[in-house]
Amino acid sequence: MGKQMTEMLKGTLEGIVLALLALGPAYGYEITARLRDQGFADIAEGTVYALLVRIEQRGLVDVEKVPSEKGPPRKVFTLNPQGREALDDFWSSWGFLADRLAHLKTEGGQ
Amino acid sequence: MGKQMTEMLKGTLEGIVLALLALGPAYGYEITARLRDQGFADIAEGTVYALLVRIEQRGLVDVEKVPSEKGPPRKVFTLNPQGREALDDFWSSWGFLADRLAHLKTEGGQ
DNA sequence: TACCACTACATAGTAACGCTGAATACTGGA
DNA sequence: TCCAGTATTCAGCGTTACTATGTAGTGGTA
Repeated sequence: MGKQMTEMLKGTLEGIVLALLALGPAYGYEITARLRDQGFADIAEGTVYALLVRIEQRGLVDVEKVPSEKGPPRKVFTLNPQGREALDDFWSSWGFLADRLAHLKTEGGQ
Repeated sequence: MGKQMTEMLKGTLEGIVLALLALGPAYGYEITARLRDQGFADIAEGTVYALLVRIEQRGLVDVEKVPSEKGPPRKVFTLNPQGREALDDFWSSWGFLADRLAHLKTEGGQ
C-alpha cells in the first residue's frame, strides 16, 4: 500500500474495524481477512491486532476466548454500547470530512 | 477539534491543502484562513506551516517571497505539475477509501 | 519422527503526521 | 508606548500504522 494510503488510514482504520464489528462479532484473524476482501489488500496483521488491543483497552468491545479446531484459541470481539457510540462518532466525523472534500473536489475542477 | 478528527486528518489534510492550492496560489496565513472558512475551525497554524514545508521539500509547489503591507513578507505557494500529479494521486486514494466506507455504511445498517 | 502449511495472536522498534506552545518580526492605531 | 492583527518558524509530544519477528496449535505428508 502506498504511503499516502497509510497516512489516510490513520484514524479511519479504527472506524472501519468498528463498522465490521457492527455486522457481528469477529476475531482478529477473521477481521484481517475481511479487510482484504473489502479491498484493503495490504493491511498488516500486526496493525489489526494492535488496533484491537487499543479498542479493547478503551472498552469499546467485549472479549471472549473461544477454542478453535484449527489453531490457538480465538479472541472474539463484540461491539458493546460504548463501541456503538464510538462508531456513531466516527461516522459523524467521517461525514463531515467527506462532505468537505466532496465540495472541494467539485469546486477545484478535477 | 476532537482527537478523532485529528487522526482522520492525517494524510488528508495535505490533500485538502493541495486542493486549495489548485484553486490558485496562496500563502500560509491565507490557507489557514481558507481552511477555517471551509469548516476546519481548529486547525493549528503550526500544523499548516509544517505541512507547507513538507510539500515544498518534496517539490510539489513553487515558492515566491512577496512583500506584504501588513506584516512580514509572505511566502506564496503555487502548485506545480508535480503537485498536480500528487493531487490526482490523492483524489484517487481518497476515492477508493470513500467508496469502501460508503459501502460499509449502508451494509452496516446505520 | 520430522517437516511444513495454515491458523491465530502478540510485540518491539520505526516513521509520519498533526497538535501544543512559544518565539520572532512587521505594520498601524489607541 | 502598548496592543492587535498579520505572517512565519520551531522544538517537543502523542497517536497511529508498518516492519519484522516470535510464539503456539492443528493437521497432513513424506
